Formats: sequence, structure tokens, C-alpha cells
Amino acid sequence: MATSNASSKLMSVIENAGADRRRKEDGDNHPELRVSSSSHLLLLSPSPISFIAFLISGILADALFLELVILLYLASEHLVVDSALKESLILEFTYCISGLHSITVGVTQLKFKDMSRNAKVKVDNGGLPRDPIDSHLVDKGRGVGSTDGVFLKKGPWTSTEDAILIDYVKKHGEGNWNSVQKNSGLTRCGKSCRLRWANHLRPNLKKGAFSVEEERLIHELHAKMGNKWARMAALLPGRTDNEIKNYWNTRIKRRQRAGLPPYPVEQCEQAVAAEGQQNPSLHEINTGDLGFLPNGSFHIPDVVFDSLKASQGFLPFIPDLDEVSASSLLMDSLEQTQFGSQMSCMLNCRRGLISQCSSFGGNSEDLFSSLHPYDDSTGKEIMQSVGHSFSFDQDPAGKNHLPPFDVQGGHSFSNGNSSTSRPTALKLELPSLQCSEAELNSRWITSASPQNLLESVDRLIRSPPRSLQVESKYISPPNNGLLESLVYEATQSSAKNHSSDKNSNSFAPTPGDMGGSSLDFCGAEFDEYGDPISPFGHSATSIFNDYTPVSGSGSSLDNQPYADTFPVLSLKEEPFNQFQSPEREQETPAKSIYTWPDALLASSDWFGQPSGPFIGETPTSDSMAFVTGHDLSGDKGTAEA
DNA sequence: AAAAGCAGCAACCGCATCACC
DNA sequence: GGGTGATGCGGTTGCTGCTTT
Repeated sequence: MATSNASSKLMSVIENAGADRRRKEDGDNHPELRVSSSSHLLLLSPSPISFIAFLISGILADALFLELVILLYLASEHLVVDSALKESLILEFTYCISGLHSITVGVTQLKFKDMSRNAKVKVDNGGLPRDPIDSHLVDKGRGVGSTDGVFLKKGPWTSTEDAILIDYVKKHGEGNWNSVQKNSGLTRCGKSCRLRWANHLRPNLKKGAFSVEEERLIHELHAKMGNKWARMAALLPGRTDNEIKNYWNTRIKRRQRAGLPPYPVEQCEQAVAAEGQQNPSLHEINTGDLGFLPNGSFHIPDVVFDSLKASQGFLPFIPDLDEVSASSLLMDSLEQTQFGSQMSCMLNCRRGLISQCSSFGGNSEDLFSSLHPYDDSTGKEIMQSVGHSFSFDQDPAGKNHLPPFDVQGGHSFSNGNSSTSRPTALKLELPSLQCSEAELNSRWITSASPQNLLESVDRLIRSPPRSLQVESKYISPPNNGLLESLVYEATQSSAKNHSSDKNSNSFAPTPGDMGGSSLDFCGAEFDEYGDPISPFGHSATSIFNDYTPVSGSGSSLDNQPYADTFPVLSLKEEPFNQFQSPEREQETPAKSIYTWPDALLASSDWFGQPSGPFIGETPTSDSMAFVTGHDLSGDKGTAEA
């Protein structure tokens, strides 16, 4: 079969079958396609010989074109065929499945769900629209543009276009994107091609959720660089600026909704630690020396200032922070409750460290006293300036050492939006509304590390229950940096506070508060919110719930679990990438990772024994999925034996 | 089951920068 | 130095799927 003669025969089969398929399409659009059970059996026991056998039988039996293409494609991986044939197979396969809603292979229905993005607009050879959808786009003047009389297509890329672009880059290399349209026939502008290549098609791209480490790095980089997505992407191998940008923006939205600062507190702690190295006096505080500081002013604000300095470039209406005295800025900012809440978060960096110092036994006033060696009233002033009530922290026995400046204080700074993560996290853990504050305190102190709680908060923010989805009362500023947003919100918040008293005081969260809302759910409920981003946040259900095989028709085969037979070639949300890197396969698939061609390409063992890219150790019956980017959740129809 | 709202993502747009002439 | 085209970057938009009501 390795001869050119065989290749030409295969090509002939494809062409004939393709023509046949198109003829059928002209008269009838086949939203569903049933492939004979022979293919199913083939998938059960794949081998080069069986491929050839089924291929021949399929041809003899006048199998549907798609089935042939599937077989040919799979077979081509084991047969030595020239690249042109292989590309043709890919293109034909992509094309012929693009209009389908589902394929039933034996007893398993593969229902396409997410094909729409790339299949919605079908393009023949990257050219003019040929289906009603494209025509629609043309009619409405959307989806295509015109340059020098040449219609340039817009909108989602099709797999066909991807293949063309990939082929072009393979031959000509990257760059000179405007020539792509001229030389390849793609009706896309150069910018679109470059973007598509950079964001989706180029090799070594990572897909899926960001890892914890990547998230941490993004936080750090953003703190340093601001919205320099491209620079950040350069430091995150396999990630694109667009990806990072989207991640950050959605993350910001979540945290803004929850009234939380953009940066995790642990990052603040790191910043403080770094600051501590540069500023030994501050370091003393961080390491638990709460004694008087050396001569100097506030050190806490300095931390804040440095954090702000890092973002100063995108704080256009903030004066040069170097020109602002620490104390004045602190006081001014704390007077603005929302910003005060952010400040408190910054300060909580210290709080977090301080709270870990078992030696500390004072209350809030103690700390503030310690912060300012010359004026013990300063702390009180600050506290009073933000309307902080001391009652909560007054523990005569000194047992419940709420870390100072914190806390419930975080709420008090807020005018309705919880700001610090700790109180929220605390309440996240509450099993019910019945807990006393003392219980809250002890829970907070004893139940979890701040870091864990923060992670919990972040997790919650990522998937907040509806009850927590309190929309920001403020109009978002231009999204040019979170700190700017904070300041903006601070001003808005301040203005709002002046007009309304009901949100301005107290620990007791108002009903609309984040804090109040947070009391509405308990730990058990919280546990339900897995991290949709973290690779580990996906339950097996979430991984597999996108597709479900059709129930069997009663045959023994139907009743038999697929667990030991089917490789899991699952879900991916983009057209397959021929240039997938080997390391990509080693990543933990947080969401859909494998495209089926990828998986097939990467899994030569699959042909001998099903040892391919499994997701999970024990593929379940839902594991039978082999078409890219498709939700196979449709549990419809009965299998065809 | 349908509708509404939301989140995530891909793609587009406008502007800035750079290289070349 | 100015013009032009190519490319890159960041902000924004719009689509789609999911979740909730």
C-alpha cells in the first residue's frame, strides 16, 4: 500500500465519494449520519489490517462517504501515503463533518455541539461562501469585507481555512501575512491570518486552563507590567497575549463583582516580603517584631505606594505618588471607603503575616500604636477615620486574636462591597447562618490557612453562586489596569457614601452586601463550586459531561461498558492542530484537550492496542468521543446495531 | 421547556511602532 | 524627514454555550 499507485487509488476513492456526498448534500442536508457498526467494531479493535479490511468492505458495501473518509484518515496514519493525500483526507474529513449534527458509529452517537464555531461558515477552498449561512453574512454585509474588489471573509475560521493557513506557513514560514491571501487563496486579511496563526495554529501552543503556577506568574507579571499582554505572553511559553488578556479580564470582572482586589493577598505578601528585603524596618514587622519602628513614617503605606508605583503608568489621574506623603495618602485614601477597603487589603498583606505570629496578642489599637512610634493616636485616627468599630476585636481574654486591621474591618471599610478576602472566606466556611461571631473568629483562626481560604475565595469568585453575583454598583472605568479601577471605584464609592448613610458604617453587612450575601451559603454549598479554571478543579463529571453515548439497543455490545475498549479522544474547542507538540500531551487536560486527529496522530499505539491518549485511568462509558470540539452529550436516539 | 442572564472566548478594530523607500 | 506598508499590541465586541429562573 505504500506505493504511489495505492495513493492514487485512495485519492480516487476520496474524490468519487466526495462528489457523491456533495451530490447528496445538494438535495438533502444530512444533519445526522449513521455509520455502520463495522466502524464501531473497527474502533474496538483497531489495527492496520482491520483498517484495510474494513476499508475494502466499506468500499464494496458502498459505505457513506464520511465513513470512508474516517477509515481512510485513520488508515493513512498507518499507510505510507504522500502528504498531499493526507492533506486531502484532512480537508475532506473536516468538510464532510462540518455540516453534521451527529454521527452514529455503531451504538454510539457522536453528537456535535461545538462544531458551530468552525463549521458555521463553510467555505469551499477558502473562497466565497457557498452555503446559506455565508450568503446570509454577505447579504448583511457582515462577515466579509472588501479590499480592492476582493471580498475578505471575517468571523470564525473554518477548519479548511486553518488547514490552508497551516499549509501556507509550512511552506513559506511566518510573516508576510498579506501575501497569504494572494498566494493561498484564503480570503482573509493578513492581520486575521497572523492572529489566527499566533493564537491558535502555531506549534507548541498550550490550550486549556491556566495552571496554578501560570496564574501566579500572571499575577506577578501584571503587578509589574500592567496590561502588557504580549510581554507577559513572552514569559509564558505556549500562551498567547489574547489568552492572558481574556483570563485577566474575566478574572478582574469576577473580583470586581465581589469587591475584591485584583491581586491575591499572597501576592501582596510576596510584595511585602520583597519590600521587606529592601526596607529592613518593614521586614521587622513582617517577621513578627511589632515593636517600635526605627525613625520614619508609616511603612505600611510605603508598601502600598510601591504597589501603586508599579502600576503608576496606568493611573493617569493619580499624581506622582512620590509627591504624595505617605500619611496623607493613607488618610485620604482611607477616607474613601472603597479604596480604603483596597488599602485594607494591601495592609492585610501585613495582617496575614502578622496574624501568623503567635506572639502577637494585642488588639487593633495595639497594632496601630505599634505602627506609629510617635503618636499612639494615629492608629485610632485611622480606625476612626474609616468608621471602624473596635468592639468586635475586643476580646478581654485575648483568645480570639483577630488580626488587626482586618477583617470584619474589611467590611467596615466597604460601603457595601466586601473588600478583603478573609471575611468572605470566613463566611464561606460557615455551615449556616447560626454561627456566632466568636465561632466565626475561631473558625477563621483555626480552620484554614489564609492562603487556603484565599484560594477558596478565588474559587468562589470564579463560580459564584447566583446569590453572590452582586453587580457592581459602579460604572466600570476604562479597563486599563485594575488599580485604576480601584481608584475609580474608590471615588465612586466615596461619592456614594456621601449620599447614603446606610452603607457607610458597621460590621453588620447590609442585605445587599457581599458580606451579607456571603452569609447565605455554607461550606457544603461552597464545596460545590469547583474551580473551573484549575486543572484540578474539574471533576471527572465535568470532563466527561460533555458527551454521552447513546444507550445501547440491547445487544451484548451495548451493555458492555466501554471502559476497557474505547480510547478517550475527547473534545477540543478548536480545529485540530497538526503541529501539536509532544509536551502538550503531557499536560493535565483541564478541559478538552485532545482533538481526535491529534490524538490519533500522537497515538500510534492506538492501532495496535488501545493505549492512546486516555483521559483518566478508567474511561467510562461516556468516553467514546472522537470528533473534535464536540459535545456528545446528546443522549438521543437508539443505537443501531 | 423556554427565556434570560452570564461567562468565556475568538476575532475584530484602531492605533502605535518599525522598516523600507 | 516624510510616506507607505507590514506588523504588533491592547481594547473592545459579538457569538456561543452554560446556568439559572
